[in-house]
Amino acid sequence: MSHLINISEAASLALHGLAIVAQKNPEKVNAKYIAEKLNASEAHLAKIFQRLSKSGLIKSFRGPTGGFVLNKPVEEISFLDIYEIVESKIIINDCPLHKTGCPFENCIFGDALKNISQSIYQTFKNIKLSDFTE
Amino acid sequence: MSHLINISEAASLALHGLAIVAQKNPEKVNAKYIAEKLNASEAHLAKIFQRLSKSGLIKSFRGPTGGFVLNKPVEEISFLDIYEIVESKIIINDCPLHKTGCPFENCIFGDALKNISQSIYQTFKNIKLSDFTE
DNA sequence: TTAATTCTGGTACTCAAATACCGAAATAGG
DNA sequence: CCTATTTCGGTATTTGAGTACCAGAATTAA
Repeated sequence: MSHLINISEAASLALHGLAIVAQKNPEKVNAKYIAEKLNASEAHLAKIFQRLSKSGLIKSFRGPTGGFVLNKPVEEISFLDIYEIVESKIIINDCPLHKTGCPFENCIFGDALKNISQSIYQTFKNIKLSDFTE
Repeated sequence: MSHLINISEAASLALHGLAIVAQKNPEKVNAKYIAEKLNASEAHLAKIFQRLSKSGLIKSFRGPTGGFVLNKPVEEISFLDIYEIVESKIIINDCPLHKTGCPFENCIFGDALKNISQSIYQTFKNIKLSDFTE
């Protein structure tokens, strides 16, 4: 079974987790709470939020009453931002044979991959945390 | 680095390899030749063509002068056919959290994933081996 | 200052996909 | 037949993502 679109569970967890943080905004929300809500492993989720925090998308606070809060307005955080942090940089034009001297002068996929990638890119950009705060 | 679209090297090799077979049609083409053309490992490519053969998309012949030939007209073999054989079945609507009781009543991705998937599906369907002959 | 709580960051483990290997079976030609 | 060639199919290895673990640092409250 294969997904056509490449979204790791980590990226999805990040989006869902941040949606919860956005809903509680400006309260702090800790990793344990989010993990429980999402039926996810706390260790795993903590790791993901660590990266989000390091990137500056959220702020973190240690100690009792600690947790995470958004570091930007909800309208300014898109799934694209999250995706790029969690999955590292995005490749837009990506025939897997591009590297190893492909014998076809014109890429066999034509513009198809680039076009789709761009459409995915736009779609991800249009999904914002503000969509979930109602 | 992350690809937005999920195309394994195997699926890409299959398409490129079959394009070569299509160009030589109705000659037989052997794995070694294809692998060399594509700068790919022969062992790997052979494995992929084995699956294509088992699925009936191509016919195989052993022994000296052996090789592979298409088993259908070039217009009737699409990248979607190839993709489905190599990657196994496709998932169209696919939030990775779908399985584990997601707390959001309405999928947080809305229709976005389904729409994109469907567009990828159509694109793959429109890429045909006949695009690479002549 | 003490204890409890929470994030941090490094590391280790797990698992499946991707890839590679190799002996066996089939075929063509001499 | 015999040999070289080529696919077949089972299996082994590699790789990377996903996941788990744990000791350490920061913070709060008592």
